[in-house]
Amino acid sequence: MKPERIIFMGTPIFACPTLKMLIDRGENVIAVITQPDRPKGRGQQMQAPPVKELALQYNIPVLQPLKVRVPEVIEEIRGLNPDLIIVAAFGQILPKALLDIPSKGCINVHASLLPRYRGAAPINWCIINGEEETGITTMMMDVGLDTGDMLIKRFTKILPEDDASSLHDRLSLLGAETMAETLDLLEKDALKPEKQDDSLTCYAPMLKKETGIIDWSLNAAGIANLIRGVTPWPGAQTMIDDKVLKVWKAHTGSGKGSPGRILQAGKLGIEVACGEGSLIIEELQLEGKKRLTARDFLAGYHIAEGIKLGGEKVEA
RNA sequence: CGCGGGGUGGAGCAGUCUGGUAGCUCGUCGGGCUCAUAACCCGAAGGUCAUAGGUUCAAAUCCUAUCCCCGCAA
Repeated sequence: MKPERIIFMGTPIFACPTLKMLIDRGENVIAVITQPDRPKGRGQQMQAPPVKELALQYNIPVLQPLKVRVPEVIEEIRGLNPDLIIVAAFGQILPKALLDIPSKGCINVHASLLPRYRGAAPINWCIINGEEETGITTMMMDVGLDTGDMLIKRFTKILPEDDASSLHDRLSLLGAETMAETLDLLEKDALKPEKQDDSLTCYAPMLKKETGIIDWSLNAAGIANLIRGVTPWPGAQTMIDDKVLKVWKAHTGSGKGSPGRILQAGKLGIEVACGEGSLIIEELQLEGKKRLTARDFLAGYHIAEGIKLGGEKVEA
């Protein structure tokens, strides 16, 4: 049976392709629920979530409750009488009272191969941990955090040149496709929910600023993965001459030295010694400055002989 | 009005406090060296110093306003 009344819940850009997919296939999206507008960026300008902007373009009613779990909000949603709720990176936990409202349940699109990488930042942690493959899982939501029964999985390779941004974009589109397939099956009553094996799970918590701080005593490959996994946000950072230096792009090298020491700096990049091997920085950004290639950076910044990166200063 | 840094030849920067000849590392172009080169040597071109006013004999530099970029914070 085709669901008659669908509510979509989602917030960031990741969720937009899925909502667009629903619109394009002509589903009856009766409302979109997203996070409130928040002051963002320099100057604290109020900014609407991307999903809200998309919904407004198609004249879909938008709800922006501060907390979706309060009784008034739940009653309001019940009043809309949805038979299916589709959730993509909404950003709040849905209580049982809400999950029970739609007759066909709540289906979530999650950016990992469950049961691996439950949580808020699966895309980043897959890269940081050096996984070679990830994907999308759709699931019937339950009260746990990404613990619901799995519906469909789709895979994608993590390429050596991927960072969190490129992988995010790819998974965002794959998520929409996977959700479309899930709906196709739902309409044919052909979904086969599969329990997750909790013993295989791991958790992908929201990234913090500190996650991006480079520990030069680790091995070069691990640092390279960290940089890819935290780019573009929160960004990998270290210190140079007591200033914050963000590392945008780097690859591993075979140099040796005391961790953090700059081994050489030339047109090809800035080579830094790690606990094991070395890292060659290709693109970087000094605090208050623009993102630059190593070559441009070196044109204007003179690196003293034998200095080390890293150090005490840490942004709060 | 959240905090802070910045706009100087094509790129990245210094010079601004203490007004007085436009500087550095590159890139580009020409020439040289070399079996050869992304290497080296010699030379050249290229800048309304973000914009608009103001102060001054004189402003990249001091004052006022505006635009744009970036870091933090979210």
